Amino acid sequence: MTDYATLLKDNSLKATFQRMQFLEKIEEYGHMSIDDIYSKVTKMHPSLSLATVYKNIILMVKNGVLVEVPIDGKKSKYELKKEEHIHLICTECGDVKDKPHIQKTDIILKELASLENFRLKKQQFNLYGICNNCQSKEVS
Amino acid sequence: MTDYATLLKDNSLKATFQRMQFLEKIEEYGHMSIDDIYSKVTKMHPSLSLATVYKNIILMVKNGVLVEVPIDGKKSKYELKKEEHIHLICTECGDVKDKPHIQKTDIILKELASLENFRLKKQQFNLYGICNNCQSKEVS
DNA sequence: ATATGTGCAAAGGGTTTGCAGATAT
DNA sequence: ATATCTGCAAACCCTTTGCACATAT
Repeated sequence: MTDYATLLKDNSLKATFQRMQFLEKIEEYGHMSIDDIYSKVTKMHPSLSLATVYKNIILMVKNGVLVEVPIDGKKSKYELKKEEHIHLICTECGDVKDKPHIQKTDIILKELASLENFRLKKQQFNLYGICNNCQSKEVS
Repeated sequence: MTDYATLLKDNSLKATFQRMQFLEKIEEYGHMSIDDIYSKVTKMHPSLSLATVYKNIILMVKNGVLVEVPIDGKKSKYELKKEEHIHLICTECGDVKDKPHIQKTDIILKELASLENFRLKKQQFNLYGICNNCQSKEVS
């Protein structure tokens, strides 16, 4: 995906410079918080307002362009909407890594939702722990 | 579990009246936000301070008595620490329901973590959707 | 007896809002 | 041409902090 303008228009949003910058950075880094986005985009575009980041991230989540990744005790991060997957969240550095989703689990969960008459909209699989990189930095 | 005093002491916390009230309400309702806890406990104990709720919930999470359940676009809820399970989160009414964890998935995830040399500390399985109760309230 | 915890009120900081000017369609 | 968007600054909370008094061990 590189055509952010089409992505936005397909989701009833105007293709503004700011929005395309946000999407570009989010795709580049994978998962970003509001502050991450602001500090990266503001380098290229110093007049950017934090309020614009807030308004647009919320809007793009609502319109299905982005997905929120809430994280224990920290601020949410955001990613481009894509197929279901698992997050490995490092509690030391905050890094989030995607891994493929488990097919069998997906089937079981859909059955579970169906049994409960729960109209399933979104799955969230998060594994919290310490990433390889942070483990090697530990003092022993 | 009913002996909150022991639970607290086992986790290096003094057994105060307020903490035991918080735990009692959380066990009764299953999952509560800071505000939920404040509004319930304040009925029995009107002089309770919101600051006390904040301080203690954060402390009890840190000491392993409670677990945070972050929820998309809303405030986190908290539950008593217990064995791994799945959350069904209703995006309409905010209700959270527990379901048993999937054993096979657990094994696959532990292998995945091991392959990545990821030191796994906590799993989080959340299903977002509309609960049976809210579906029946929908206007057609 | 002493370390901790509680309540209060103030400070702090993140998020939202309203509006005038700018931009996309 | 017009609906929508952006940036700014102020308003609005939610959350945290410091401190004096109270409580648990």
